[in-house]
Amino acid sequence: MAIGIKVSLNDKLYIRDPQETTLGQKIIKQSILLIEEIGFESFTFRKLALKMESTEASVYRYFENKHMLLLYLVSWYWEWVGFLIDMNTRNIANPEEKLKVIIHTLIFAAKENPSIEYVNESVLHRIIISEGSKAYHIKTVDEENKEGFFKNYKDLTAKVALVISAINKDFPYPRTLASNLFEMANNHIYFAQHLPRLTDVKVEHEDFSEVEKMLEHFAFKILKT
Amino acid sequence: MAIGIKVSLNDKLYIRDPQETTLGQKIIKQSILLIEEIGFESFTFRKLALKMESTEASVYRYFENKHMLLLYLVSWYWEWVGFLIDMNTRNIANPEEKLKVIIHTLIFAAKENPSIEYVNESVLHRIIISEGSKAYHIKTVDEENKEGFFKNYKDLTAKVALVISAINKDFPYPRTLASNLFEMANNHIYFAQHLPRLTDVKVEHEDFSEVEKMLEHFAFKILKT
DNA sequence: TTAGTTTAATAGTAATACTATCATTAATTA
DNA sequence: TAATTAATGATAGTATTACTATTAAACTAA
Repeated sequence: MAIGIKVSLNDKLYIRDPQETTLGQKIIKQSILLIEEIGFESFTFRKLALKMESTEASVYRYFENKHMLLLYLVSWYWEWVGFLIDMNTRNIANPEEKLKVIIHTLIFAAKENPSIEYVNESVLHRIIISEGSKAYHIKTVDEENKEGFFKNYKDLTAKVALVISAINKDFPYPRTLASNLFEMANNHIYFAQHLPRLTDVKVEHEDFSEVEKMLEHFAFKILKT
Repeated sequence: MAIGIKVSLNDKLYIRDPQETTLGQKIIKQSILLIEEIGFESFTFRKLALKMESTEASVYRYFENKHMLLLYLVSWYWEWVGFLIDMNTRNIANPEEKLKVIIHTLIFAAKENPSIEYVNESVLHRIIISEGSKAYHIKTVDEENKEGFFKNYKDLTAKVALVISAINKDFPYPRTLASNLFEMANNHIYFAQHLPRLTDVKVEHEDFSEVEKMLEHFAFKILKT
């Protein structure tokens, strides 16, 4: 990822690279807003085109279908979080400290300085929370995995798993804990906002600090030797 | 839940109670098979009717739409797991032992003696694993929550949270841990089968014992005083 | 036996998920 | 500068989806 310029993503995610043209950037920008507004199920390329003042056919020149667009957004998000984690943990030697920064970044990614004009990171974060898991809960997951569509997420998991193993080299489930931290981060924000009886944390006015505290508690308790 | 007879579910989930008629039971039975076969996105009432040798209109007399049918199946599943947990933990006083049985039940629910002829619990389990989270990741989650559509899941979480608190009364996140155990159980079976780099457990030929071991490790490590 | 209920059969509509064609405009190159 | 190519817009069209409505047949309960 070259900041301010271009996030590098699997080029099979799209038909034409949306980052390279004004129309492509408009598709990214407006689809984020529209998915957040009406939800992924109701979202269609026709409605997107209408909102963008373009045409359905033009959108189809960039993405095969709305599922590929979601995959693109999800990949973009995790690539960006990975980039932020690299930035924020640079020069931190202590792995405990590193994991804390990772958790903080995970939760507050959307509040970091926005890097790219046509991506509203804060809204994108909300989409990842509520629609993100639909990207891989699909019948074609195996073929898509073979194409490398989930590479960003898996690489990020591996990266965090390394830090976890550095904290406790005998811990038998580093990847499990890593991916679980990602899932919990998003799930418990969602639960706090919509199904509060499924969690103990509170989220008010986009204040996720209780979620951060909870994740730290879980992670460090589990890694205690 | 009265075994062999009828699972009691929120009656707003359906238009007509599918458990009460042969056609209704056929809808449940065949929809489980068809969703597993083609995935929830491709599943339509038309295809279901075709498979059942009935008509689209008849299916619509039982369920408003396919989302409500999924909600019904998910509720049925969690109600059934809750019932099994009650059965299996009866007469166990020790809360640690209880939690172990809960974890075991969670993972191996589908292997228990099937209770109802028209529900293939094993296939239903696979649907819950791959499609279950779509039941609550929807734009209308708040209204549906108000209608009580997620009550089974929330009640089950509360039930397990009680056991967790009995093990360690100072643990600040009993509900979080409970719901996380449910989510992890399903997620890591799915990961092991489709995205193995996101987990450390292996699942081969429907043998979930590594997942069980992993959940026990997580739960008891976290609850250690 | 008849009245009421349930299902099947059929038809129809608006929206979705695309694909195709062609004209216009913008950008590139000869 | 003209010629070529590429990107977009405009329009149209198709198969499928997600329903709703109507009527007739079958079955069921009083």
